[in-house]
Amino acid sequence: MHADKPIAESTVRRLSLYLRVLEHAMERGIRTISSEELADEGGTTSAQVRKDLSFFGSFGTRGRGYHVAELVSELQRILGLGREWRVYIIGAGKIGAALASYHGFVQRGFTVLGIYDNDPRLVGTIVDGVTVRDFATLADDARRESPEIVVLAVPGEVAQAVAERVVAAGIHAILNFAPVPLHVPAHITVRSVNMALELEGLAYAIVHRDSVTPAA
Amino acid sequence: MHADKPIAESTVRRLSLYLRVLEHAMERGIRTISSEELADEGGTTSAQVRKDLSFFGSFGTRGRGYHVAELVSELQRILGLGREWRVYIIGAGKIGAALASYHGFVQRGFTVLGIYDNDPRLVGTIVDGVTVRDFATLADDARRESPEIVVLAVPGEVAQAVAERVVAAGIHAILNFAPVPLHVPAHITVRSVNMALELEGLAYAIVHRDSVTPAA
DNA sequence: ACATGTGAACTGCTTCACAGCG
DNA sequence: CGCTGTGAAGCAGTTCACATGT
Repeated sequence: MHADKPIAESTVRRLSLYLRVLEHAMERGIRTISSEELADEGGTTSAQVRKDLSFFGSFGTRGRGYHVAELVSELQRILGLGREWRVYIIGAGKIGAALASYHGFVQRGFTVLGIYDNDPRLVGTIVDGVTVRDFATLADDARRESPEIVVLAVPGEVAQAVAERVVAAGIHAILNFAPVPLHVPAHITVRSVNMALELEGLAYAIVHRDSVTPAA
Repeated sequence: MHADKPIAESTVRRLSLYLRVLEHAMERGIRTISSEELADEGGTTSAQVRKDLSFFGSFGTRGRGYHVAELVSELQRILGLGREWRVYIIGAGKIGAALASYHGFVQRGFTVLGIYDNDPRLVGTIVDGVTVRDFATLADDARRESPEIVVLAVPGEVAQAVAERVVAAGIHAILNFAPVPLHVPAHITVRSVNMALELEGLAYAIVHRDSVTPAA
């Protein structure tokens, strides 16, 4: 039944979404929820919810549904959200600064230890309580603080070069906001958020109305 | 062969990526490119590139590859990037402001006509050359300016309510940065960017090292 | 009676492999 | 001879449907 076998990225994404819905339900005092209700809120189907959860165990009660608080803590455990994650943000521009103060990050246990930039005018300034550090000190700082994750918020032209410095500094996970695909060794995990690309997807959908396969 | 038949969202995403790679190649004076080279740069396979393009026509020359400039203009046409797209940004917080000045948007023909907020202290201020408008005027403004796309950069708690106002204002495409799935009528196109969710995906990948199906 | 958990069927994206053409 | 374009095969993710448990 449950397993540590390869789980689809889409499944993990939905688990995060379920967690959010469940936390919201918990705040409103709801104690029990069915796969049907969870699916409606999360924009998927009940069968999908049950299948997603079944990869990790059986958390429900037949005839009754899921106990909200219990499922919340199971999902937190599965997603690795019980602990603190140390994060560096690279790039103190508009996007980097916005991310530094993004509430959704802090809330989930992601602590921003430092923001890096190579612009001497920015180094030393304080962005949302975090001092901007000189990018040149990245490797040294990383040796000392061993962050698990880097958020890349730099221009596309330098993203690949910066990513290589990050990998060289011994960091194994990158959340990439630059609009280019990163080329990294296989043991490095990269997830990319490409905002321009999503906008272009909308443009395509508008132009080709009712010829795209839908998605949330 | 080519068709206006339903194209997978993943395909459209890759087309945007190919376009970016091709533009970069063009800047460097490269006139011809093979599906193999395009794939390497774009983080996919040559067969995938050829298949993606084949849905829309045959743009290459056997034995030679693709003419870069020609393929660029074909992709621009396919993606609907030949024209101007009128965009409203809703939410003048950190993320909304960062998006307003995001170069990647302007570059592709996305013009930000207005930024909306309901905080009276922000209304009237200027963010990157665009005046912050009162959210209450959205419907009136939309009737006059008929924007095609709205970028939602508001807190999750109000995202659904705001989305409904947007739909009521007659706008049919939403790029959602709020961390909740939006519930909208079927004829409205929504694409979501959920940054917290991507970070959580990284956390999961780290915890379960070598048990996730990889992706770029 | 009701809702979960899951093998089996299905759908659709990706990869293969090669014929076709320059 | 090289590289595209594309049916066919393979594979992964989703949906179905029902046996199982409360």
